Parts: sequence; C-alpha cells; structure tokens
Amino acid sequence: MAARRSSPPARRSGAGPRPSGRKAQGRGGPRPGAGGSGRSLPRGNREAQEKAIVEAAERVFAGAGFGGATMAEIATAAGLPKPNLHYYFGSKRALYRAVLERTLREWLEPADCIVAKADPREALEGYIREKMRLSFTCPYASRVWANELLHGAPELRTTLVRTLRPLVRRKAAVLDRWIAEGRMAALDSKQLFFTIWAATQTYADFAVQICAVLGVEKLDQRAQERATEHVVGLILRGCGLAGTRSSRRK
Amino acid sequence: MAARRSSPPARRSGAGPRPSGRKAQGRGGPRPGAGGSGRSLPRGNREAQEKAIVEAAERVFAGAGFGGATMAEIATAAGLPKPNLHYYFGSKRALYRAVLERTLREWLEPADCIVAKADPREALEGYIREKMRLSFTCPYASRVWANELLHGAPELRTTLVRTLRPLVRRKAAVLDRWIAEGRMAALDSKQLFFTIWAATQTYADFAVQICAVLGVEKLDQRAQERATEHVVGLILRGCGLAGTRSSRRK
DNA sequence: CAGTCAATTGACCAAATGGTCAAAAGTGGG
DNA sequence: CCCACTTTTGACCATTTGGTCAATTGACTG
Repeated sequence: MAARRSSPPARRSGAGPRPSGRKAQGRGGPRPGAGGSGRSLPRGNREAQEKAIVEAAERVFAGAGFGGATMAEIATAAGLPKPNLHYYFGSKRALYRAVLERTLREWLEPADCIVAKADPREALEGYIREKMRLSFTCPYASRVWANELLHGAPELRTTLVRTLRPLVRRKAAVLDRWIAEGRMAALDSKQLFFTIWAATQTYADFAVQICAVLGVEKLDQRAQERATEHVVGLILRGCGLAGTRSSRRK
Repeated sequence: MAARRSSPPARRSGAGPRPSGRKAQGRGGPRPGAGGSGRSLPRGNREAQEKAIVEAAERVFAGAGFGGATMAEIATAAGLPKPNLHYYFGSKRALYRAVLERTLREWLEPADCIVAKADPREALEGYIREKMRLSFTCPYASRVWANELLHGAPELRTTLVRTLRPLVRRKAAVLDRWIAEGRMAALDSKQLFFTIWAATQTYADFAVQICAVLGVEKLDQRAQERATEHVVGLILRGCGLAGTRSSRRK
C-alpha cells in the first residue's frame, strides 16, 4: 500500500528516488515468459487510450466488483499491457474513480427534463423512459454504480452529498410545486425519486434475475418495451398522472 | 457415535480421494507451534458455530462482495481462527453459497401471503410491508443477494430458474386472476414483482445513497415509516388498489 | 540526424490471500 | 487410564495481484 501516488497520470517527473529495496536476484527459473506479444491496437492519442481503458474497466468492474476485478483482466479487456493502466491512471482505485465519475454524468443527465414549466406527466414520463433506455443500453455503468453503493459508497460518499443531494433537492422542489398546484398526487417527492431509480435500474442491475424469471436469455426489443410501458404506467398511475392516452412508444 | 458427523462440513465425502496436490511436505521441522492459545469464545456445538460463521460471512460479503471479502476478515468477524472456517465449510465459495442459501429463504417467504382467496389490496399491501420491514431489519442479506445478481449470479443462476421462477409463476397467476376478475388494474403481473422488489429492497441495498440524499446518518423509525407509506401508497395506487382508507400504519 | 519528451512494455517484487497441515485439546466409552 | 473420534489452532505455503522500473519505441523539432 505504500506509494500513495496522488500525482496525475504521467507526471513521472524526476527519476523516482524510490529507496527501492531491490534485493532481488534471479528466482529459480528464468521464465521465458514473453511469448507472443505483438502489438495489436492501433494506438491513438492519450484521450482515446484513456477512454478505451475506462470502458474496459467499466465492464470488468461491473462484472466482478472492485475487489473481484483485477488490473490484469482490465488490461486484457482493453487490449493493452498492464503497466499502461498505471501509466494513465496511477492506481486501481484511481481508475475505479474515473469509471465512477464517468457514470455519474449519465446518472444525473436524464433529470434535466424535470423543470417547473414542463407538464408533470410529460416530464416524469420522459424521465422514466430515459432511465429505462439507459438501463437497457448502458447496463455496465448502472452496475458499477450499484456495486459502489452496495458496498457503502467508500469512494463517493462525499459526491453523493455534494452533487446528488442538491440535484434531488432542486428536482423535488419542482415536484412539490406541481403537487401544491394540484397537478399530481400528493406524495413524498424525494422518495419518488428513489422508487423511480429502483424500478428502472433494476432492469440493468438485476437483469439476470429478470431474465431467469421470465425464462429468456436476454430481453429483446419487445420485452424492453413491455417493461418500459409497465414501469411508466405503474408509476404515473401512482402519481395520479394516468394520462388518458397511454402514450404508446416514445 | 460416528453419526455425529452427519452434517458433512467440508464435503469431504467419505474417503474423498481428493486429488489434492499433496505436494511435498516435510517442512523444516516439526514446528513446536501450538503456543498459548487462550480460547475466547464459549464455543457451542457444531450448529451454533456454523451459524455464527454464516452470519459473520453475511456481513462481510455484504460489505465487500465475494471478491473483496477475505476469509481472514470473516474469521475475525466470527471470532474464530481462519482454519475453522475451512473445517466447517471447506472453501470460500462453499461458505458463500451457504450464505446465499440462507438468504434465499428470507427472500421467498414473504410471498406466502399472496394467495387467490386473499383480498388483493390486503395481500399486496402486506407483501410490500413485509418486504420493507426486511429491508430495514436485514439489510445484509439483501445486499449479498443483490451483489450476487449484480455480478451475473454465477453461483445461483440455476436456483433462480428452478426456485424463483416457479414461485413467481404461481404468484403471478394469482394476480392475473384478480385482474381478470376486475379486482385490480390490468398490468403485467410479473413485471409488478420486479418493481416491488426493486422499490422495497433499494432501501437495503442503496441505503447510503438514500441517507445521503435525505441528509441523514441513518433512517430512524420515523423515516422508515415514511418510506414504507410512500412505497405502499404509490404501488397500490399504481395497481388501482388505492384503498379509500389510506390504511395508516399496519 | 541528434535531442527531447511522451508512450509502451517485459520483467519483477512485496504483500495479501485462499487453502493446508500436523500437532494439540476436548469428549465420551470401555 | 487408554483409545477413538471430533474440534481447534498456530504455522506455513503456492499463487495471485497491485504496483514499479528500466529500457525501448515513436513522434516531433531544430
């Protein structure tokens, strides 16, 4: 755990005067190792590499959690040698944080449609549909996020308080106004967000369970639409916003 | 009585011809080892020990996932030396499975109240309330389960298909009958289960997020009741079961 | 072409971890 | 008290894993 290494990616700066134990000496076998190698990816610039690494990391972290994922696995998934990940991100934790930050953006964005001047039903329906769409199209991001929360959010507890909380406060205020104006049922607006998040992201986070119960290998277009209509319908009705027109498709 | 050993702790199954590497041996010397010791726990019988281990494991697995949890940590949490865990469960995976199996029972039980002869509103309300209660009282179990699903359910995919699926099929049939009889709104009964699970368990799985957004350290009795009334109200309304009487408290 | 700096990579290492052993302690019967 | 059997432990080990380095390659400039 030494090497705190808070320094940014490259920033190699002067030659690390690391005391380096360096006791070493040849282990028993020289280990041919090496083997193959041969470059494979048409490396692009720094940005492209970082993106490739973060995307690979997202998949691996989503599939095994922070503790279960290994840098070697991520490196393989990204098609790069392991030291490369450290070159760009410094440490496993730093890479993990990068993945989480990327996820946060996707997480907050959909709420943009909830504004005072919008129509309550349209705004909420749009929000739910967008959340459902993201659950189906970007399940990895949702899972990484879920995994982090599940384990107590060790990396982003402060982010939750500093970013998510204010956002929810603002959006909840909008809902409260709609409620006060009698435009939707009276309910706890913050809790409503929790329910919407849960109901929509369950299709990304717990997809295996849903597929197992439905007896399918994977949710096809048709099943995704069914699920979306169900969630939209149930929640809108729960909010007293049951549009007369069921608003087929988006 | 040899019978004692009925419960096959390490699955050693008879003369398990475990291929066990059984490599070398003859360590340096006999190693005096066995120094002080000083027992600490008033050990009970086999059953009590296993229970203590599983409970400790549940907490640790919930907090770090399968990959992030370590046997040493679980041993410490259980107040036992590490080899003890292996003596009773054989391996980390086996212990993990034991935890999951324990969780499964809690998971399925609450659905018992959903039977054809029951009143739709009362049955669903009771189910949701029980799920909420479990989320608040046994968050660890829910988190272990969630973590397993999140990572693709490598250990219990078959259990999902063989146990959960049939159960949902039966319960969904009950709901479908109620729907056909016009006793509740027409909706996809299986999807309804997904939504109920998600909406209720989010209070266990993602408690940190909820606490962060609400700006509290922990959900107290009052907050738990608020959350419960919210979920019950929203879903019942969504199912067209809005009891005229809001059914305060249970 | 030499010089400089970013990017790349194979080889290693120290620490952590799942798992194993053999030597104790109990425990109960004869 | 001896014997057979179950439990309990401290000490270890093989392997995995995050992380580091020195050396090398590539691109761009003067």
